[in-house]
Amino acid sequence: MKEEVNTSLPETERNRLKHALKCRNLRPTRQRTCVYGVILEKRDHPTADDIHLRVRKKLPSISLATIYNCLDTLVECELVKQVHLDRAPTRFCPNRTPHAHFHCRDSGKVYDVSLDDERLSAIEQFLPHGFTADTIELSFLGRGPVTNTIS
Amino acid sequence: MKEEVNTSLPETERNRLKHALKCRNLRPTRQRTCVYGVILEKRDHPTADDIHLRVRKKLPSISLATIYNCLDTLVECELVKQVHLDRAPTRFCPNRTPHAHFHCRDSGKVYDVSLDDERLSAIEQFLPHGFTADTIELSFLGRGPVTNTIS
DNA sequence: GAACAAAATTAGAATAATTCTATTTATTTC
DNA sequence: GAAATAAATAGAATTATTCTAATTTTGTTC
Ligand SMILES: [Mn+2]
Ligand SMILES: [Mn+2]
Ligand SMILES: [Zn+2]
Ligand SMILES: [Zn+2]
Repeated sequence: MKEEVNTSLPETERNRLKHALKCRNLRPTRQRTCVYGVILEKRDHPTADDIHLRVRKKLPSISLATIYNCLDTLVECELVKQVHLDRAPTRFCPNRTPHAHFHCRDSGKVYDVSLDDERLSAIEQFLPHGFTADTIELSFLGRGPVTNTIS
Repeated sequence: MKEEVNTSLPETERNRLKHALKCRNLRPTRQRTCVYGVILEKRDHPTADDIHLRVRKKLPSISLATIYNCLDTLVECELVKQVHLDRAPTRFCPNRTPHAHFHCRDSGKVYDVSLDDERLSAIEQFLPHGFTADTIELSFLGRGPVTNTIS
């Protein structure tokens, strides 16, 4: 199949993807490009299943297993992060800057909480001698700001 | 059934369990007592399945669903914490003091990293105005101290 | 630039983690 | 101490994730 599908991924991000994949001897397939595009488009920390539903609008025959494969590749390329909250399915996030997550009990929404270098190194200090971490996952569970909903 | 089964739960912990359950109008059943005992006995952050295997030595007919029910009750009573790492099954921890987790890539072991009040409130400061968290989950992924293994 | 080999990608089927619901067991009330 | 009510239980079902065999793509040789 050689047909071109518009996966509507902006130039910068398309190049970022191509480069990251090339570094690892992997190819920018339509599926990977489309999955990355969808994650960038609506940054609501979707699950693999959410992403599947969205990608199917562009690539109707793609399977959920392929979504997982693409996501794993994007995580490996450090373009996407995984977010593990409760016993719920894993969520995915394209924010590559260091950040924590806030999960609102009321709305279910997940917010990014930025972590500058100072905060990040403060956290690293918590580790006892001999331990080195390459990944830090910090998440909050609570109530977000009150929104003006009708009672 | 009225037979007594030795669930070997020390007096202090048995009382803590009884009290926490009573506060919520719940009962210290043999199953709950045994699950709590097993979690306290070997603090290696076991999964529900690990706990099932251990509890079955005392209560051979207990089902995994009951293990989950008991664990959920213990979590509700704040006697046990859940630990969510990677896409792996949830682990359970009886350490009630504030702490983070370190997950070693090499050994797979999970260590507790203590968080004093100072550290804890430093983390809380990360939240923007309007957000309040009742639960903070912090986990590190990396390499633990080198152990003297052969080769 | 076709034929082949090797590598990479894909998706249906299988597995494993968790939850649901109907049943059983325990407690409270009369 | 029966009936009513509440709680606990476990087999069956669901859902999240992974596996494996098949397909597709790419690189090499002639
Ligand atoms: Mn999880
Ligand atoms: Mn899971
Ligand atoms: Zn995020
Ligand atoms: Zn712990």
